[in-house]
Amino acid sequence: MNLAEAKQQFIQNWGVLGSQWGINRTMAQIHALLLVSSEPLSADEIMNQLKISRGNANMNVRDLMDWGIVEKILKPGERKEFFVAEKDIWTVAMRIVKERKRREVEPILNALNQLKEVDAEKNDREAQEFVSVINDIQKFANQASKGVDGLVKMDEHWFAGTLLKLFK
Amino acid sequence: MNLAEAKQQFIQNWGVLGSQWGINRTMAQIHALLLVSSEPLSADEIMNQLKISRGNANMNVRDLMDWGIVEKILKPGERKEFFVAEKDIWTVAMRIVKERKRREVEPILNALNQLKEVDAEKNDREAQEFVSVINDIQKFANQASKGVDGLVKMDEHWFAGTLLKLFK
DNA sequence: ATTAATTTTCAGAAAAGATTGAAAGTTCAG
DNA sequence: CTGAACTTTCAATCTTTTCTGAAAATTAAT
Repeated sequence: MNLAEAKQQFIQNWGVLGSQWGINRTMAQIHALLLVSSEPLSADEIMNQLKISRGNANMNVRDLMDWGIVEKILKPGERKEFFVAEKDIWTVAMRIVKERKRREVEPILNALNQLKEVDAEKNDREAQEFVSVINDIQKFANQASKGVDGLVKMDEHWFAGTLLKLFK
Repeated sequence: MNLAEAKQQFIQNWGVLGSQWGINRTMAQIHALLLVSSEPLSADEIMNQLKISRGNANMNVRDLMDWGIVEKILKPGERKEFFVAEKDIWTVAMRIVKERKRREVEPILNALNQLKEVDAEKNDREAQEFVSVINDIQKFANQASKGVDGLVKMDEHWFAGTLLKLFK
């Protein structure tokens, strides 16, 4: 297998994985493409390589930047914008987990809080069971949340540590 | 807010969360409905409460059983089948994570193995960088995988106590 | 200030994914 | 066996999500 084929396969696989986890296939593919590109790519290069429209490329690249895993590079003397992906997989994973938590999980957990104010007789078994399920979910989510925050913090410390060493 | 309203809201929220994470909205809603139902429900009850067709109810309940988080109950003397959800949230979470790993993540990681056989000169920087990205992803995935396997083996309460302390 | 290069937006088109409902299949009591 | 009760399947349809492409906006060089 040659390099071009291998990259192509990687991009396809990454797209499948993304869409199974609720991430738009094209966004995952652009991310994969940038991950395996040693040079920054322009919008045109992304469009050509993935055979997608300019609008699609533009919107998904913007989303990837919002996720904090792709950044814009300006080359001196060039009018075009170029893009690179964060290559450290641990950092990528932490940013994704952190963002999904913030955007998708937290709002729903907040909404659950209100549901505990369901009015019920103290001896209403149905109502008590309901509140208990909601409580368990929140308890679990809070634990998981702290776990994630812990991992993210570990990552930041590690990163800070390494940077310090680099300049020592 | 009364109990019926609260349940309805919970079901809607759970559906939204599911669809954001690549799980069919209706499947998540059925799961939510069973979670907050103190009695086992029949297909007809699920259809009525969620206003969905028999076929839809049937297929999604089957999927939930494949995930190992819902089970079929037979009541003596009743012809109908009834369904209940696993109520322990920790168990639910572990089953979901385990299944998604098995079904979605592992196949793709296996596919990545082949990509490392890309033929390249030893001094081909592009190819080396590519193999290095694939390697990093696999290394990361293997660590995460071991982490998940470890969690799955843990006892719920032990986890609750320890993880909280670890990241406080 | 004009023009050319480039990026952004978004309404409509296309594709993907979910749902229905009726027919086929199964099960079991009588 | 037969038929009523119930479950399963799947082609057709509907819904949601994603993508396109051309127009509008922005940017920067002359």
